[in-house]
Amino acid sequence: MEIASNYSPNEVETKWYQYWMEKGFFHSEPDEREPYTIVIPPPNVTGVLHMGHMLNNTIQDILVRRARMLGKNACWVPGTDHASIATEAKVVAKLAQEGIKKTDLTREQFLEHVWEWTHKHGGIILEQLKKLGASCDWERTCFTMDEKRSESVIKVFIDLYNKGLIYRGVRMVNWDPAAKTALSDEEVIHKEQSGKLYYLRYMICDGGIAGEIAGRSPQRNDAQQYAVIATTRPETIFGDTAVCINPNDPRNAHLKGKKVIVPIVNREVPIIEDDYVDLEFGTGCLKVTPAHDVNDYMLGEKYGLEILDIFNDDGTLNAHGLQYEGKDRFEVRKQIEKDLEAAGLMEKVETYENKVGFSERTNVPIEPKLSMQWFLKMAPLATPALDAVMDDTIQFYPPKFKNTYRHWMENIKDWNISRQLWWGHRIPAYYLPQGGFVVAYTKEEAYKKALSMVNYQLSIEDLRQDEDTLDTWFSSWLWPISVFDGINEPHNKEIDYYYPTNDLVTAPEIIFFWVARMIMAGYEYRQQPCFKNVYFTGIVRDKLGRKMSKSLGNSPDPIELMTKYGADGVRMGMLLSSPAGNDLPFDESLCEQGRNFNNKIWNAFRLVKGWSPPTPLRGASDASPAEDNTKAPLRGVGGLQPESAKIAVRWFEHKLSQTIESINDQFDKYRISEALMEVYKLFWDEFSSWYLEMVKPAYGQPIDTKTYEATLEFFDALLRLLHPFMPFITEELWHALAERKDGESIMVSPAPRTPLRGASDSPLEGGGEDFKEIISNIRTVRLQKNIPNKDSLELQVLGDYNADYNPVILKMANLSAITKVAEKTPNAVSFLVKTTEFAIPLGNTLNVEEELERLQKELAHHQGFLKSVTAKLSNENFVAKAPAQVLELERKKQADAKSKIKSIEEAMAAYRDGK
RNA sequence: GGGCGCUUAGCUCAGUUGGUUCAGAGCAUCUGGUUUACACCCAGAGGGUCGGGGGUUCGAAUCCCUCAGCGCCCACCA
Repeated sequence: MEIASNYSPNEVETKWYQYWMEKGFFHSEPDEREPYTIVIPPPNVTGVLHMGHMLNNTIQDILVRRARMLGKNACWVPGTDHASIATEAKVVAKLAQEGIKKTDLTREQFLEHVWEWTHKHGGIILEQLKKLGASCDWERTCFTMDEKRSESVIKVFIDLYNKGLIYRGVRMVNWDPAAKTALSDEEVIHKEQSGKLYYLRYMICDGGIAGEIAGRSPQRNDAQQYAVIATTRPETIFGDTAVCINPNDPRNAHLKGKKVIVPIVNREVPIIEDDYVDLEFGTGCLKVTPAHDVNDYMLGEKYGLEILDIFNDDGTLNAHGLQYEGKDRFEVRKQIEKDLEAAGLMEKVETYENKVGFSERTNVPIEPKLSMQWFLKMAPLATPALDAVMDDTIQFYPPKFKNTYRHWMENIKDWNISRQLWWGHRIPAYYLPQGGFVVAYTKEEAYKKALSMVNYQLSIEDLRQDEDTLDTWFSSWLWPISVFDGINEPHNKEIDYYYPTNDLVTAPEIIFFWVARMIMAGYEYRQQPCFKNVYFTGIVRDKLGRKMSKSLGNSPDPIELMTKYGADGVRMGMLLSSPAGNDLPFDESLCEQGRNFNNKIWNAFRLVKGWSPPTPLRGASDASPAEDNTKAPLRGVGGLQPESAKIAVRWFEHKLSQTIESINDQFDKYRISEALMEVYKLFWDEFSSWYLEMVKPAYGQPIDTKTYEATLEFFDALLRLLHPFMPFITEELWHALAERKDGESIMVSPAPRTPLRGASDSPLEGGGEDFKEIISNIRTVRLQKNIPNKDSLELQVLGDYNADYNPVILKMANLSAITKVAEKTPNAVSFLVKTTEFAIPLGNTLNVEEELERLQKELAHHQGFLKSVTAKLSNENFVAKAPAQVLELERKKQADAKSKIKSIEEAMAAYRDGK
């Protein structure tokens, strides 16, 4: 019978999620309604839920639930990403723990391990999303490596190849020596590193042989005998094939036309001249290592230099590294420093700050490396994608990201799409035994094609498929299309209905990786934008402003949070103060605030329910929608509607309508936290603190039917307004509020619309919300004068006053009467609301000195204000130039100020007279 | 090195085209309060010369310049 005073969310949440699933509310099929579509940013298949996901998916769920309640056919497609490099790295690490090396396995064996891992850990994250309340259409769950998505990826590769947009070639790429794969530019993170700048001596070779010069140590101190070269990477000298100077550099004029000896290697290399070399930097003398530096590579091409690759794929030196062969690049750097020192070839070493590229996934320094890779030409794809964002066909929230996007698009480079990994979509290229390759969907097709190309005997076994897989993002970029199978079946019913999708909610970090490329794919394959709006969330940070990460261990466990505060509480915590594009400094206290709000709603319900028939819900755990109500006559309901309640109903109805419109407007602008804050204040302040107190019957008294019914209606509307933010508690209470049929749910009920109850009830005139201010003032007087709430007071009004709200004021402030008087009682304490003076007679208890002091302060304030307004109005320029409207306002301010001053002065005079 | 953005109460943030209600909200703080929905509560209060300086204007948190601090993105200076 008794309902617990604290809301306990856990069982409630499980119960309703199950109910929603059973009733199929999340599922969508194309129909005649307007579609509303979101595709989830697919999390890594073997990942676990972190705070970023919580924020991101809370927002998506709010948008989807709201759209559903607005009568749209809402479809939120969930799924996961195979995350090639991350997943492969995890599996390699796991195998290593078991003593298995990847290189000892065949491709097939390795993939078996990965699939096993994927099946074991895959989808955990989706289960976690259910805890959050995510209303995804789980029947549509996709995986970037499931059959249809894989088929789409390969088809797109072939199509782009046939269009001449995909090509293969040797380029300088970002090599990750830990993962042993190439990376795209976007996967490289540049970090400031404190390192060393080494000044090496390269002896000039004037006809003699290398050995001779190397042996003549005395001359090593003669500056004319060598070139000094500054480098941060002495371990790359094995790949040096030239030294470059600026032709206009007098410091190095003595080197022109000479050759120098690379230290340790004792290789003779030419001095070349190019104004690429910066005169300001270092010694103006640059070692050229074409295989291991992008700029050097360009110089190498320009001057026809030999390219010596000195590294193995794992970052150790190969045979070119001579005695250092097999050692790691960083170990060699240390060693070679000593060895050069010993040989007298190290001029000096300075500390030096420079930027080094790191692999986004394995966090090891990137090695620029020449290798054969597949590339996608981006320029042709970028044009429509850039326009769409710039002309707001696709809108960014917040719009500041348009700049970032444009800059990247305008400087776009070809995309390296091949990865030297096994976990992923294998490139459908087949090599012929005597050179050349064909691109085809299957090996059989490839064979057919190949036969027509060659004039030698060829069996299908002779074809060798490319070993590489495609970049993960090469499947993600098709996501909004591929989840509806729009690549394989471009005219199917689903893609025609759901595409373009409506909103994308994602992090700005992946604007290039993903957002930009999806837009390109959208135009390439649908000639349409893939979504209409992109909502960028911020980064979830801890109290110290650090990004939440596993390695720092500063991220709370989302599941624990939900157990502690309830999913609704955490959802609210995520949403408070996280406008689009702003980072969210997360603190558990935000969830606490969310939980407190849940409890507030719960208790408001308890109050209202207490007015109803004698079978209210029995508690969260066992409340069953069918049993909550009986047809018994209302207990405690009846009698005439008091005037105060009548006014309260009209007032709140107006307030509610206003807020609904304002919230709609906030949503239109994707200001979701603001929308939540408005509902929060509406429920807590306006509904609970004001409205419910206004209509609350005296203890033990019944409430009248009209007020009761209006209150239920308000409650129902409030719950529906709250539902997208807090789906569980609203469903629970919505069912407890009235009799519901099986299969009914707040999540498929309509969102509240205005006007709320027809046009008959217009807002009261009565000076807006002055009544609140009057009541507050009276409460302040009580507090200051130590008057208990139960002692009733009299209120005197001097001057203009609209009495519409009197019944409410009488009740809320516990007044015996409100009287219009020409002159207030002596010993009354007074206050001003707008320009009207109110007074409360206090009999002998008033401390006149204190009152005078208070009034004096107030008087000074208004006099100061009047002075500034008067000054403004006597400024001829202002009067001449300001618009009439503004002028009028200033005059009104002046008049009001004068009137207030007059009131205060009169009040003070009255006290003095009374004294 | 280039580009973009930010700086408003102790904290997190609103502040649309410069002009009523422009200096706001939530949280936190302080004071008082509990037999009658909720202490995960109620009532009330205090708190900011809108980063500094200069300018435009009758009028600037809002527009311009400048300085300082912070953040993000991009970039091949060894």
